[in-house]
Amino acid sequence: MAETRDDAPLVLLDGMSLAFRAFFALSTELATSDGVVTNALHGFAAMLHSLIRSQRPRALAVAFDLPGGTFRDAMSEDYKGGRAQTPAELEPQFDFIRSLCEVLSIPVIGVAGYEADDVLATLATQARDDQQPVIIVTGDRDTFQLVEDPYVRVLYNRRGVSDYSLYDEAGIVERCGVEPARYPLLAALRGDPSDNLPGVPGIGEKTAARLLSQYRDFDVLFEHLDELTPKLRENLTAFEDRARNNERVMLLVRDVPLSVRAEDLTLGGWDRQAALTFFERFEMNSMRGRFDQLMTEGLLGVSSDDGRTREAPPAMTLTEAEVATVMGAAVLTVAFDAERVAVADRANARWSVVTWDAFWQHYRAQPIAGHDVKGVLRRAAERGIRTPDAVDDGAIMAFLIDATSGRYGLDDVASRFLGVSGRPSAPTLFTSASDEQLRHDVELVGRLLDVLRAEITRWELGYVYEAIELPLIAVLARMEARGIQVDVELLGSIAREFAEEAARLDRAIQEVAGHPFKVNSQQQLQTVLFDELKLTAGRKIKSGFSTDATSLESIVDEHRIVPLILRYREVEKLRSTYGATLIDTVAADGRIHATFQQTVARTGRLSSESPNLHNIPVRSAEGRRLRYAFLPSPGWLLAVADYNQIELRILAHLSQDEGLLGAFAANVDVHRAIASSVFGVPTEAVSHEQRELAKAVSYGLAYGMEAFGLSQRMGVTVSAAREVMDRYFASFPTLRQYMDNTVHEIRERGYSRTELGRIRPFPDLVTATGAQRQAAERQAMNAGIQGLAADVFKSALVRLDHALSDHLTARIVLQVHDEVVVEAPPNERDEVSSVIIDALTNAARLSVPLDISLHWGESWAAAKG
DNA sequence: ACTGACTCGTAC
DNA sequence: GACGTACGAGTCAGTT
Repeated sequence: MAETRDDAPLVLLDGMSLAFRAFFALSTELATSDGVVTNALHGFAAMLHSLIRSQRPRALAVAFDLPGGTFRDAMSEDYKGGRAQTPAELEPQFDFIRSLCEVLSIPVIGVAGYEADDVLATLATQARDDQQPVIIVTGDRDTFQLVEDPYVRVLYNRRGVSDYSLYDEAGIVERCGVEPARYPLLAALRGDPSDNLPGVPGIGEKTAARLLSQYRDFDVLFEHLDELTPKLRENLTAFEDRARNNERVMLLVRDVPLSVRAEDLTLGGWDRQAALTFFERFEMNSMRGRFDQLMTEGLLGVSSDDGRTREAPPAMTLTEAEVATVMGAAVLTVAFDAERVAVADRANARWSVVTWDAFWQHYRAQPIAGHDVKGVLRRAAERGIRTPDAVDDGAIMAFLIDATSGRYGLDDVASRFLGVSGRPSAPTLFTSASDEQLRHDVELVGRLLDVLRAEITRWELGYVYEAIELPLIAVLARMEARGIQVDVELLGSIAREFAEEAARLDRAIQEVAGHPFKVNSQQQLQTVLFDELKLTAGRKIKSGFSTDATSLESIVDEHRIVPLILRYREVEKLRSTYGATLIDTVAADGRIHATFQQTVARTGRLSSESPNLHNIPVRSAEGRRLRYAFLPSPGWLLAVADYNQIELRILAHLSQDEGLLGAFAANVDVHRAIASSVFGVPTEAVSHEQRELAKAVSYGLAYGMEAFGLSQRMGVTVSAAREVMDRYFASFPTLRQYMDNTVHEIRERGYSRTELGRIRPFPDLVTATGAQRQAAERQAMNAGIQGLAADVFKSALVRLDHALSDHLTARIVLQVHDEVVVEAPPNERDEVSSVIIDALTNAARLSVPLDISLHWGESWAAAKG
């Protein structure tokens, strides 16, 4: 909550003039997707936001003109008459701006018969009388007359939405040549084009200022006309009435009858949901976030919610004993942000909001339920607390129910399953929320878990949820907390080499091209290769022609620049993704603690982020060097275990194709055995090429690869590839049947289901056509295979973690889809080996054996077999 | 300055 | 159009 400072100003906005400024500053192409122009609204919101940020007002108010005339109409025939009519696209936006103010609980004040400026003058005068600071924000100079040290200043919008000058008295004098109180005289003489107020002919800004500095006011001036040049004297004489009338018009009214007084203006009382909905309605996503932040930080005062429920006892005043009672529950339901955690018992009968410190002080390693609880378990692990398995996780349940939705935040899931539009972005471990919100959330989480549990049962997801995903949460939390040791020095020296070579190649490429350009820019590279050097363009992409490695390889002999670029790409990839950026992820303890996401990959695989440890290079020797920098804890060793051909084995298991099953039954070279069947030659007569082709088809099968893809991959003609695939399917006839049946079943049912029960919706199999439909068919084909592999591997992780924890100090430090890395002290080596083999082998019972490779080493690279 | 689309490349 | 699942770097255009 922002402190209320004595010197925090009352900020008064001239809604009318700022709306015009915003309108002309921004393009009318700024509109919602259904075509409602919102440029002025955007601009006004941006102004408002930056004002609140920079001025931290005590209170805000916006003055607007009301329709209908004002008292000035009678005084000046053409007053404001020359103004171009309000643009049609601006007119409706006045109401939008009013609504914006309304949802933020910023008073909009307009009084019939007066102008917005008069309202500003009245409020500013009241504040001045109370010796309170005021800032008037406007794009109209009329309010210059209100400036009065030290209380009243004007923040004048010069142009655009962010170009302002803040004027005090000296500032006005400097700008206009006259002090604020006499500004109306100045404007009266020179006239005011924006009000369509003609001045005295021959008198402009400069002359008006000079006259006023010489003669105090109009009375003095008109008494001394004889001292002036003849022309000036003549004009002033002729237009004295106009000047004096102008002065009255320009003079703002400081006692407009208002329903509020300046001192009563305060911030706050908004409804966050209404405000966020407003921004959503106008598709102002960025503004939505910014104002959300303002509300969170208290810069807009407190919400109406907070006001309503303030009588509830503040959480932190709960006595130690009360906290202990809540924290003593058998199962803790939690909702949390960066600073605090709301805790409730499972029935939501008792709850409390405590700091994380207090939480850990009282936590007795109870099982936890909540929404995305891995972070909590990870924190526990970081403190050396071994938590039991999570008992419920709403995010994971929602993911299991629909792995394709992509959004599993508390608000997303609550709105999907409870129809509750809760706070649009729920707090996380890295953001802040109020006690109120946390209390609300923990109650919401509790209700949500009940609903989701029922859905889990309804969709028969109980096994995959309880036997795999729930226990996995704590396993991943422990892995993340432990992290993996890194040799930062080594990583640094490798990164430097990459950077140096990349820089050399970059220079060389530009030299060969004959001019400087960004080699990293696909667009610019296209121009160089295909326009300037006239090389053969290959595959079309959205913006011209592809420059990917495949395309470049086909023209590698056309020009010496091509191999340079290929090499540059390779090294630049290593530099940018795996060089300094990877080093930046090393924590203070010398280890990398990635986050493993359980609710991302729609097949059920895990994903790794910050950093992604799932794509550390291994295939090229050069990239593999990085893996020498991934180490065990000092004095320990690393074991790397991975499943051999797990997806192909799963395909054999699922299809029950006798030939495929047979290939795995004998513990031999699987690809050779398959090639032998495909090409009809004895195993010992299989050529290298035949083995490679068979292997490529085997791997491609799970992805729904076709002849074209195989031909591309293997560098053979499409017809040759087709023949290989035909032979393959002829050798394993049940396989084709299985694949066709699978897609058919998924289409009928609407979703795929792995053998362990994981589901994934496939609406596109019915609705889509053409390429999109074919893509859906490949995905459907892949879902059961990759999904089951993921299920099996996750089960293995859980088994392994539990088996190791039992009586060994060895711990899992990393997993990569079908590979697990364990660190262990040397004396545990043999036992760990057998525990790993046992856990992975027995993770599932398939029709073919699961085959595991295991190697030990001093680094990830050295242990890789 | 930030955001999202696009392209590219790495892993399994 | 053509091989599934990810994460992330860099460029660029559009928005603020």
